[in-house]
Amino acid sequence: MTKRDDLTEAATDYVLEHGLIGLSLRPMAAELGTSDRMLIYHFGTKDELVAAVLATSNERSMAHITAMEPSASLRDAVLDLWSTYSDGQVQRCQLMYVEAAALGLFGREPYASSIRASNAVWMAAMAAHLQRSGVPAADAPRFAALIDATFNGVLLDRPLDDEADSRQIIHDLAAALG
Amino acid sequence: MTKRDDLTEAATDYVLEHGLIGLSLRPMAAELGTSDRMLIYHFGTKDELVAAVLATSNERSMAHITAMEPSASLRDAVLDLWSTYSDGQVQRCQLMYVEAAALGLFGREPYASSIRASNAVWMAAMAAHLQRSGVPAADAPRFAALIDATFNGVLLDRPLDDEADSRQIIHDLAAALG
DNA sequence: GGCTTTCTGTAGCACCTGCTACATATTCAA
DNA sequence: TTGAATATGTAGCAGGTGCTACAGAAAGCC
Repeated sequence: MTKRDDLTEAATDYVLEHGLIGLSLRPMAAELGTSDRMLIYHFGTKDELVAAVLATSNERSMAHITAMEPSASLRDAVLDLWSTYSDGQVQRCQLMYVEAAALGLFGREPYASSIRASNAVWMAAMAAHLQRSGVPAADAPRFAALIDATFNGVLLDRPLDDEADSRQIIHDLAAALG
Repeated sequence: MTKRDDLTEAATDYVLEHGLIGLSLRPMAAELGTSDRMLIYHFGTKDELVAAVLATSNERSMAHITAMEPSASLRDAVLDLWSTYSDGQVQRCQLMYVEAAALGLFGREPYASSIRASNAVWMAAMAAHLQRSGVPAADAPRFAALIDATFNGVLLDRPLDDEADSRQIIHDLAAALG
């Protein structure tokens, strides 16, 4: 475990707590017990740091989704996926994904590229879970795309809804699909 | 039409083109043929300017959705709403909404408040269209919430998908609901 | 005309941004 | 023990940020 790896983990924790938009090296470095100087030394560039953080966050949430037990039906799969997705740790990672996606909307780098990479594996993992849960292989990717879009949309309005609203939306989606 | 109103319209156009995240007064003022000095003079604060821009953008997209003809069914309503939503001008407004929502994820102002206001009227308008299209009044708000979440989620990954992917998701949603 | 109110240009402040130059410490290999 | 590579502290640069102080122009009102 190199020093850079340690810093990446710590930086990821910091960003998950404070948000990605408007991230600044000096305050983060101070909380990590270092200096901006050292962050640049280890990562070369803020963009590389951000890319590393995004990759780490993605690995963390991937670990949760790949560890899921198969669900009993498509309907249950939606609800189970939402359980995983909206669980504390994973949800923070997804919040970071949403922020990165917003930053990438106009093509900003390194956000756009990182998002592209994350999304590919994430969607594949969701589709795999659907397939494990009995969804035909031909339908799994399409349903995964729909479910993922809805999940992200719900998260985007998270400060607006109370949790009951979110659950209602997910429930309706599950009912419509199942 | 006061000078401030003119500036608000022009600023809205600028933000719709250049994005909200990372917006800076000086470059915008230059393109509007003014100075940061004058923007602050007319709006008092960058935050007030942003709030005005967000309100204007919201009015513009609202105009489109309230002008829609009723759809023939829930299924058609989803597709028609998506047509409106993904049309050039409205889509840019919704992109701005997504950026503002991302900025508001951690409670930043004035984004969080603006989003709250926009979302309320927008959801009501969607629900109203569903109702006009024959959806029972009891179901309209719930479906509107689901549809809105999915639309926003699709937009969030817009740089990833080609348009065919987006259409597939919307089509699947329409099929599931209808 | 004078006078007040609305507007606008110039300059600059204080602070923050990512990043760097330079010198120093620490570590480890020969 | 020497020498090279790795790591780190101090200070600072150049450029950006929102915002302001001050002075002057323009425009309406009496």
